[in-house]
Amino acid sequence: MAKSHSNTEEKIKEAARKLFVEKGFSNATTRDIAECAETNIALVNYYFRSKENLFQSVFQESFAQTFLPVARILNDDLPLEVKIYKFVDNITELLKRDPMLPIFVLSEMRGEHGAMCQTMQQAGAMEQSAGFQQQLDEEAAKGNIRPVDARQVETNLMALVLFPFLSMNILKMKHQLDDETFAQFVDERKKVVPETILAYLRNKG
Amino acid sequence: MAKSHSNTEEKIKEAARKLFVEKGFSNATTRDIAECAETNIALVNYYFRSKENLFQSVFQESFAQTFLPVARILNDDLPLEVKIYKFVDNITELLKRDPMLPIFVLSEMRGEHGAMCQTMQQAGAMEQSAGFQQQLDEEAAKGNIRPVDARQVETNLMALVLFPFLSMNILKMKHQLDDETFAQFVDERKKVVPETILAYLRNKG
DNA sequence: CTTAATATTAAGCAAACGTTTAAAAACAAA
DNA sequence: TTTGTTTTTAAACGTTTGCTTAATATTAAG
Repeated sequence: MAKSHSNTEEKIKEAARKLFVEKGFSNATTRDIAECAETNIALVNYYFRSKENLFQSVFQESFAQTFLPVARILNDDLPLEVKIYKFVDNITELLKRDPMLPIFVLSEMRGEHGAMCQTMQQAGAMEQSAGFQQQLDEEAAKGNIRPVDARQVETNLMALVLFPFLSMNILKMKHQLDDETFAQFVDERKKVVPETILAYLRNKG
Repeated sequence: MAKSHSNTEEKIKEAARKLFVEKGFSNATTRDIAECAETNIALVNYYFRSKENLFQSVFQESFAQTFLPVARILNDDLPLEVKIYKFVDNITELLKRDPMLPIFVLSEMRGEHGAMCQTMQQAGAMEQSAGFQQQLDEEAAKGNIRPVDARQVETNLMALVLFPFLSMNILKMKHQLDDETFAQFVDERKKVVPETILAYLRNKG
């Protein structure tokens, strides 16, 4: 028997990941992927049974390594302020390496029953935010912050961190940013975003 | 000469708008659009010369009527607090009517030179936020708020309002919301978002 | 009615799509 | 080498894509 993970199979996966994220599921063709992996079309369907199957394979794996670790930070056992700074910093650095990840995920989730739904659910990305809500309740009981809905705070955090990457092209156009100044803009938000979240929490009414 | 805007041409435009927003440019086929408009494929290319041309026509128009009016609110001559509440309220109501607009725009802007770039630029959506920056500077000089970068504040505002719609499907899954409770969640943000923005501005830290 | 412009239709084009086939090449174990 | 399995290739399959053609209706004016 040959080695279970041939070099070709891995090259196809990498090419698929790159092109799916870059152009979306339907705009990345099997021929694109084969060419990018320096093989031919038949091999894509030899190792993976279909384009759909390749898509699932690639991203179930890709997501367990990227989004999930940072998504869990909100349920970690850390002081509130530390947690928020860590969350923002970690996601920001992740996205600076992979800026098209957010627009890719949200694009594929379009149409109610997108291919990513199952993937995300079985990857455990849909955990309730009970732990985070409890921490916010405790802080509110201590009078450190106002009583808040954790879902709203969580939404705010994700929004403030992800949106600059989601709208990267528009931001670059509107404010005439190149890659360097965009990275600068995003780095500034490592302060702006936590301060925004904390200012809201500490503003007692 | 026949009337310049036949009923058929208008039906095609409406069908195209609906399907482009719903499924994106490349996932909405000419046959889809023709069927939805209750005509045939040839007529789509008779009135508009190509699918690309139809796309541009439809959305140049659609955007001048939706996004631009609310985008200009930030440059209106209004007190800061009033302006922010008005901005959030107007965009939120707009998006409750057209929830897929944000994900559509950002999806089509993927790939650096998406079809929307020219459209947005010639629609004037790329105006600099000089007026808003000046207002923030004046308020800071008066000591009402801290000195801030208007681009960051603008980004925060857009992020907090648009993101719930961008991630609508994920939010619904994660928190088990139906259409009604999602609308409720979004309505709560008409208070949460302005309070978040203002808490940051007024926090002189 | 005649005529010419406009609107609509059914049919078909070439190209690109995801996928399959059948044969060749490479490889490992006997 | 022989045998059997795995990997790779070139070619083609049937569909769907955006778009065009050529013929037919419809309309309005002279």
